[in-house]
Order: sequence, then structure tokens, then C-alpha cells
Amino acid sequence: MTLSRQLSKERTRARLIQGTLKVLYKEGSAALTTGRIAESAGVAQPTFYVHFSSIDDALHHASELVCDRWLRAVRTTREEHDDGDAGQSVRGVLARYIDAMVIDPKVAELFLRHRRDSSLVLGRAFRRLTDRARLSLVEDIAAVSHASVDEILPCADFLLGAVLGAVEILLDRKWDREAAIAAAATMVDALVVSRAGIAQAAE
Amino acid sequence: MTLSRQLSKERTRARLIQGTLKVLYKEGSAALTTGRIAESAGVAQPTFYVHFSSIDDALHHASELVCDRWLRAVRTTREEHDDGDAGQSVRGVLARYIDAMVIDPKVAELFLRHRRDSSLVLGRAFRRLTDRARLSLVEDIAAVSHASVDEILPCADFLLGAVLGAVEILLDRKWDREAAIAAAATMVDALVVSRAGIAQAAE
DNA sequence: TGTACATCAGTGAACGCGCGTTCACTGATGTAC
DNA sequence: TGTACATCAGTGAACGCGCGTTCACTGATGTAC
Repeated sequence: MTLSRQLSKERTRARLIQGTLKVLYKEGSAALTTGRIAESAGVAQPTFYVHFSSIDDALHHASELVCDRWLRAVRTTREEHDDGDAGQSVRGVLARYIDAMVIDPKVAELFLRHRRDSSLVLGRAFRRLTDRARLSLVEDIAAVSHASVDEILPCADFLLGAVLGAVEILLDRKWDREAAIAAAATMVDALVVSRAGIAQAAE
Repeated sequence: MTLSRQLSKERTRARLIQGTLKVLYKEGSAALTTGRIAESAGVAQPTFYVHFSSIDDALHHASELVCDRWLRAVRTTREEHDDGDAGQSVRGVLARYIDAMVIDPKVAELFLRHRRDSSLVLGRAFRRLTDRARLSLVEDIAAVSHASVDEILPCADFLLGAVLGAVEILLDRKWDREAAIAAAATMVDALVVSRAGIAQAAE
């Protein structure tokens, strides 16, 4: 069963991208060298340059993969237990966003670690993803609460903060999924209810 | 006006520590070399080794400085506008914690960036600081609300998340201080009020 | 189907560069008399 | 106070190492006839 050239090349490329994320997750950005990436992918070091022009190039493609996957997941993720409610309440919306991140805990960890670190290509990609997710989250929350997008837009970062806080707690295995989602929903509900006062105070 | 040897050495050492933080903040951990640190401190590169045995050693001392400074600040910071209320309400407690971080925005940014990155010595120090701050925050919040430490301890990460969320928004200059503190207080209040249900659901 | 040739993913070897690290040295500061 | 010597913070030069990067080469896959 010999693989076609194209398929074989695509597999090696995919392994290199996974290797990039794996080294970054396990050893940190200081250990992210072409040699370590290639080793993690099970190929010789110069093979890295057959697929990517630099480590930044590999990170760019890795971040595209990761971001696309997350955006797709947040659109399709449904609550496991109570399907009828899915996305129809604040709690349901938060559950979708939280679940979409927790699907791949290692990538979620990388996101939390690098989302404010613009010195790495990954950080800059995560920042763009954050901008998209923030707007999308506001729209979804507005749709299921008695608030307009404009009213809660100023709170966007706090809403996203509640989601990321829940994700963080789940990654650290401190709470179970239901409790984390409930806590995030409590905080978001309170913030949305007080939206008039907050919006007024904001710059 | 010649400086004494001891004073001169202490100054160079302090400049190297500041240089370490400055390079890390401006150029990221990838650019954190002994050469760049020494350059930032205005000394020759081998001078770095007169004061520190390695970059990790310098980071260790830098993190000690930063963490000590923050812990002192959180104890002494008082609200600027309404002194009478200082620390006597949930809002007052949150204001103290948030202000203590925002005093030095660049260090706060480094904290947010590296607090989950255990590959750097700084990250590990920040994690220990987080553990101390979390417990301290829970105690302070419990003292000003109708809740015991045990009741809100499970929520500790969400409380800290609200503080860090406010700090993040202030660093990004999206809100003013009052609005950010008010929003954090709204979320924390809601969480503390619902503490019984949350505590029950938590593992 | 079989053969001769073309393509190309992957590799070993080699290279220059920048880094961490060491060390003999300098000259200003400190000290003993 | 003055002098001779000791100390030591800071430095220029040199080193080895690991990294990114390049390249000629290999051998399996693809293709034309």
C-alpha cells in the first residue's frame, strides 16, 4: 500500500504542523526549533524546509488550522445533555463557546498562553480570532437576552472574560463543565442586566 | 561625586533587572538574550555574568522584585476618590486589587502574558503569585460580604478572573477605571450571592 | 504489460551566525600604615 | 595627609555549541511511449 506522492506530502506537512503545536505546548516557545519540530513529526530536520519557509510560516499555518477549527466548532457545537435548549439562552450560548474551546484542551491552553503575546505569530493570529469571537459572542448573547448589540457591546471583553475564565477552570480541572458554565452564566446575566449603567459609565 | 563600589554595583544590578523586564515586554521572550539585556542596561554583555549566573537567574530576581512590589501594593493601595469606603465593600476590595496591578501597566501586561506559561521562570513565579493573590482575594471578599471563606473559595478563580478581566480592559484603554471596577463588582456580587448553588455544583 | 525517463519528497553533510560562557586584564575604589 | 598595595566591578577577546539555512544527492513515485 504505497501512498501517492501528494497524499504522503500532505501527511508529512500535517505532522509538522501538529509537531509545531506539540513542541510549543510541551516545551514552550524557547524550544520551538526546526529540529525539535521535525523530530516531533518523525522526519529529518531539513524536511521542515520542504514544507515551510520558516518557523513563523509553520506557526502561521498552524494558527490558521486552529482558528478555522474553533470557528467551525463554535457554530456547530450543541449541548450534550439538553439539546432542546441549545443556544436559546445565555447559558446555552456560553456553553457553545466554552465547549468549542475545550474540545481540544491543548490548543485551548496555547490560546490562553499566547493570546496577549504578539511577539509570536501565533499570538497575533489569536488576537484576530479574539476580535472575531468577541463580536460573535456579543451578537449571540444579544439575540437570547433582552438587550441590543449596541447596549452590551461595551461589555464584550467582560463577556469574553467570563467564557475564558470558565475555560481556564475546566483546563485546570477544578470544576466540572456544568458548574463552570453556570458560574459564567451568572456573571454574564448580572452584567447584561446592569447594561444601561455600565454602558453609560464606559468611555 | 564618585559612587561607592557597593552602590554602583547595586545600581548596575537594578538596571539589568529593569533591562530584563524591558526587553521581555518590548521584544518578547525570543529576544531575551544576555546581550540585549546588557545593552538595555547600558553595560557590556559579559557584565551580565558579574550579577547573574544565567538568564533564568535574572528572571528569578526580576520576578521576586515584581511580586513583592505587587503584594505590598495590594495591601496599601487606597481608592483615590472615596477614601472612606476603601476596602469596606466588594467594590472597594476589587478596586484595591485592580489598582495594585495597574500601577505598573508594563509589569501587569507581562503578568497577563506569562501567568500560564510555565516554560519561563517568570511564568512559574507568576503562578505562585496567583495562588497567593487568589486566597487573599477570597478572604478580603468574604470579609466585606455575607459569605464565609469556605462558601466562596470554590469561586476563587472566577473572582480573580473578574479582577484580571478589569485589568486587561484598563491596559487596553477600552474603559475608564470606574467603569471597569463597577463591571467587575457587578459580576463578583452576582457570583457571591449565588454562592450556595455554585458551591453545591462544584466538585 | 513493460521500459526508459522525469519528477520530487525527503535526506546527510556542510556552512555561517549569534548565542552563552569563560578569562585575563584594567582602572577606579577601598584600606593599611 | 600621603603612599603603597589589595580589591573588584566591568570589559574585550576568544571559544564551543546549536541553530537556521542551503544544496547535491537518493530512491520511490509518476508518466510517456
